[in-house]
Amino acid sequence: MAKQQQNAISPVRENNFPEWYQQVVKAADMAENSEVRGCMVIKPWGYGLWEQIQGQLDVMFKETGHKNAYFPLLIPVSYLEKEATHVEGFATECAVVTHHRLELKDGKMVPAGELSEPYVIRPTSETIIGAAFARWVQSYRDLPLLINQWANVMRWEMRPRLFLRTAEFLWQEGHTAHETPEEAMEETRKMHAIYEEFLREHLAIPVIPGEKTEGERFPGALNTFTIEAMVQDRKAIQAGTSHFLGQNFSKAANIDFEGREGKREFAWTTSWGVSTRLIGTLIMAHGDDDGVIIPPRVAPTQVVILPIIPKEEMRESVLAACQQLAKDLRSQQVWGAPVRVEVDERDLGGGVKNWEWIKKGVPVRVEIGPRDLEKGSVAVTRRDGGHRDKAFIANEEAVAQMPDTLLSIQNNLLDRALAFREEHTCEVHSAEEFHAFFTAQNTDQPEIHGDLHWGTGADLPRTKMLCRKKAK
RNA sequence: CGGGGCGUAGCUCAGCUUGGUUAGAGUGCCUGGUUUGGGACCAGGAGGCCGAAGGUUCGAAUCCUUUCGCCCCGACCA
Repeated sequence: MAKQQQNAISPVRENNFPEWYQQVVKAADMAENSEVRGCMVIKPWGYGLWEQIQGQLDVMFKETGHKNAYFPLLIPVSYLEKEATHVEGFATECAVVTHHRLELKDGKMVPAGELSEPYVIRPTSETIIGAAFARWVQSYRDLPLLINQWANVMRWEMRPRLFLRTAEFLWQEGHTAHETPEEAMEETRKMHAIYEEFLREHLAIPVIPGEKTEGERFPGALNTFTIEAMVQDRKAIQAGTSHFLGQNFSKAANIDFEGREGKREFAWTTSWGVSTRLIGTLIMAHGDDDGVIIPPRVAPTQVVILPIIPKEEMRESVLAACQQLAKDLRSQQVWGAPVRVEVDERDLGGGVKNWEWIKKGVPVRVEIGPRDLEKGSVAVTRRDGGHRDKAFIANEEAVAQMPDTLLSIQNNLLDRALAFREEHTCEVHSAEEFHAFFTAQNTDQPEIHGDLHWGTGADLPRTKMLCRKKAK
């Protein structure tokens, strides 16, 4: 009997949160660092989660009238130059393509064929999409134009962290053009609300929607709205953004149209996005000292069935029972789709297998062994409960109850996250209160989180602030 | 880009201060058997130009120089 660790992840959250995070990502087999600095390899379990996020958000985008399209990875540098604030904002983190060929020199491949105009690998696509919109929009009848793209982008980050901040990441960027500022602002707010809903209802993460101060605005935007989530080190993380761009980009890209009165007008545009950072946010919001806990609604596999095979001659009958159960479970619906089930038939020790799934955070584990075959029962374990809290219940009952169990886990995760946030949040209403809060509680090392442009103190930022309560 | 830490087996690390047989452990991996409802056991096996390049030396994982990379904190960011 090897010594048993108390927790699957070391260090535990309380001792070293950043290190805990990295260990969890590794233990859950979600992603790894690649040989290219700042870039990650997203492994099947991590990508499966992204596919769920992508698929479910995509439905919400389509329901609100958006259509997907795809724009080029490479952007002419001159495009970025068109919007002054925008250039400034992204200039320091752009990867630049300057050559289109390699030549062999002294056994090394060296760049050759210099481009007359360099390209930037998109850090975001406002400019190149703006150029396309300028071609597509002629009349007010062409508006609104509601486009989304699922893509990778690249921002040369100083300090990458898996999922949270990588040089290359996956995201969606919505870009829309409207006839009036009111319509564009409505769109901006609508998508902001969709993000809030998606995190709450799908990722089980409560967020605080708000508006960024001037210093934190997207480069080139008039207003930037974000959703802010609190994770378990009590820090806030920006989980999604929606921007009202005014006419800044339409003037830069010349997106104009003939209006109802026959006058040429510039369109009003928006952009909005969420990225693979959502995965990191989810891990930090729900994970525990045994690994990830994935909310059932977005889990790539919602139920894993673990065959228990003590004697070789039982293999066939146990596996048959597992496959039958999987089939029965798949006939159940939850959130409008069949329950996602996997049978883990790998010939591994029961404990090892069990712990792998605990670390991955699959919401429900179902064990089936010879004793169950006799009794017609199964052992059901929830990831949000104790690992040995097994419910031995009748087969049919387990099948019938599964949708409710998944819903219950989903609700529990949201409740937990909400309670945690409430416990560690306070609202302040003046600069005085604000400074009192931080300086009083951190006299030795005053800590200030977030953007602190209080001005005279009369105008409060519209974003509520998450105040990190004093440790201990 | 500033401050700190670290590069030795797939992974986690010991060895380095005080150079000296064939470079070690745990875990993982492979084979065979016993196992399997809390991370199992026995036996055998594969796997390393000690991050890279120079230098000092009879001799370098160990000392010196340079370089590349990784991690943490800060600034910046989805």
